[in-house]
Amino acid sequence: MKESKVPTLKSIAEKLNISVTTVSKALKGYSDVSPVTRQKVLDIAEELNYTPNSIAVNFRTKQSKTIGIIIPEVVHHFFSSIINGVIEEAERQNYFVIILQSNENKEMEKKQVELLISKRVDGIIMSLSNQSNDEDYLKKIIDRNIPLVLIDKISKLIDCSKVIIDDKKAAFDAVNHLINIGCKKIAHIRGPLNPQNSIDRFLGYKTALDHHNIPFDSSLVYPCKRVCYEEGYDFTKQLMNDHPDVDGIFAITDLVAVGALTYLNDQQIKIPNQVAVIGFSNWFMSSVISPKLSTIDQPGFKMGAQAFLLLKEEMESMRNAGKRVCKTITLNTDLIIRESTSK
Amino acid sequence: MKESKVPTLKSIAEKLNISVTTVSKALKGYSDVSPVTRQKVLDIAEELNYTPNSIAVNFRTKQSKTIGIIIPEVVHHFFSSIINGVIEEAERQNYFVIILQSNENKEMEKKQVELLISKRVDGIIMSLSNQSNDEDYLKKIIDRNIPLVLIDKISKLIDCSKVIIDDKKAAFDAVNHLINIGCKKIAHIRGPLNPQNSIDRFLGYKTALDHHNIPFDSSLVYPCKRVCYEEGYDFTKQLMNDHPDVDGIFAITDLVAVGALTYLNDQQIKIPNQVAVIGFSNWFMSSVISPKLSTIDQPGFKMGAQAFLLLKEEMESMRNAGKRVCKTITLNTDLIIRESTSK
DNA sequence: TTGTATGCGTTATCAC
DNA sequence: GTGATAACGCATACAA
Repeated sequence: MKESKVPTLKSIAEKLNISVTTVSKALKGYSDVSPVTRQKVLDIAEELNYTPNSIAVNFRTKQSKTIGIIIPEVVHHFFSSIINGVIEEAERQNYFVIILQSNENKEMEKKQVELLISKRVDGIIMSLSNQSNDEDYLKKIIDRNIPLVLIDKISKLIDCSKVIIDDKKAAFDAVNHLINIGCKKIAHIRGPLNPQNSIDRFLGYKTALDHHNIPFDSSLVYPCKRVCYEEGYDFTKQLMNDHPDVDGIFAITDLVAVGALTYLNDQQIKIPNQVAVIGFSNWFMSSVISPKLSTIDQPGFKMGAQAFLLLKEEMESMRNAGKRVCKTITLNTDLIIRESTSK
Repeated sequence: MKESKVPTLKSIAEKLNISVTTVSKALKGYSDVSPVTRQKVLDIAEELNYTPNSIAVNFRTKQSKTIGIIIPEVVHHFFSSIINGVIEEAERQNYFVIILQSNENKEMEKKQVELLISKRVDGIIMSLSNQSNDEDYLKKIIDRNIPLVLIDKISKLIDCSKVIIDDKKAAFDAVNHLINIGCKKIAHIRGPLNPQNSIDRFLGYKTALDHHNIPFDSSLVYPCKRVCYEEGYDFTKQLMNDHPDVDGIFAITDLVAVGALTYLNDQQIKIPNQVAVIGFSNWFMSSVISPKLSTIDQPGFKMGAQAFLLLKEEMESMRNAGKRVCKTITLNTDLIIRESTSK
């Protein structure tokens, strides 16, 4: 009874004894097909539940209407916000989004790039793993003329479009705020040495100190490897031992800051009176933890949406002019003041 | 200088003055090609940086090696864990994953299904929106013989493979635990009326009361619409007004439970001594909030990985035997006891 | 207004 | 061992 075969233009054509071309044109609303024929085609298509085989269309048109995004990990508020932004905007423009994770692993990232190239996606959005900067496989994307947009975790050495925030300024704002509420000795639990935004946040920290003539003390800087809750906890413990008189902490990200808060809470150290803490990213947790965490709001969703729009521009420019756009969009961040810095 | 054209079998063949067939065979390691020829092909392929055009391959083999997953929203710890599991397992098996969101909207979900069907994905994994159950568009997936696996938010009315937890039992465990620590009057901030797991958790709540001969009081049940932090906060406020003597709260999910905790904290109501609170899902936040939230651990990652494996089984069964597997896998949940229920 | 022919890149069949 | 040929489903240039 049930027609198990998937309907194609051909099966419609055969049913009506007309050519595949006419069916194709009718379905696409071309003007050079008679209203009568068109209606017949439409009816049969409806009846057969026809949907175009998009693989064939992709093959024919050389566009997959699919983009790939490679990020360190989906299970992370900031990255999933980015993904959300990308998907929403992509959807609006009829693009599909394939998600690949690098798990902060350079080899994995390389493999993912190869996969996407082979998959012939129309473009790629990437947030680099902490291990990578100007690796060969990134250059390969460029060489292949595949539209590329880097987002948040970028490399300054790769010439392509980028969507970023001003990490240095944002970090400056955070530390400046700590100083303004009276902190004199501020520690920085920083990220790994390689990633650009980790570097920039560190520079922002340093600049803010400079700005207020507070001498920089490298022993107050603790570098995370995995940038996790535990490191926030452990480094704070170490910090409070090394420098019992510290009165402010700027953490590379909220997760680390929450680890810091937890240690301070455990030790009954008063926040913010004895030690003020500020994080970075503004993920949901920050607003419900006790004390509520001050932080820098990083517009993940918006960054994702912008990245897609920029990628689309790249794709069009590449098709039409055969060259890249290479624009960098810097989105604003906001200082969010909550209990952990409200003296 | 740079070869702007993407290398194909043909370009390799031309360079070597051999046939496309031979190139194809050589690249795929067929035995009926001489070692010499093979090496030459391999060398040129390497030199040209050849990667097979997978769109063409998909077209030819009628497999896209791509699956689609439709979930309510990515920016949610549980769902992103599921995605993580799906992606990791898919990657291991050389599949790509396209992610689509329904935003808890039935119309959107329907549209996403149509898109995936048209995209000719090899299979679909879905976590249903709160609005849907046995909608036509789900049946359409079945009718089209597209492998389908429902995960977590399922419909009992659709006959396909499923990956779930035993929501009723898990909820029973949670409420049973509240009773065991001495709670006599337990409220339930439940989910919407439609979703199966919201129903099952409610039933688990009721069964646990029954089990201990505690009369069920429907006025102690508050139904969320959006299942968010604010609802947790507001319903708890309402609850404490309606029933000042309540001593336990079972919330449909951690997010709601955290809203409840916040209200109780704000009102200086002692947790757990005056009111004990337990959530559901065990997302990261629960373990760092104050007081630390007791909850039910829901293995999102594992569910996602299982869902992919089951989908693969479906895909193979469909190809080989032309029929579905329709297996239901129920994963274990764990009761996580933390401060919010440690009297 | 309709239809014919061609090709996209790959793979499978079958002949040489 | 090798290669010519067809086929997958669709879109387009062009012919009728």
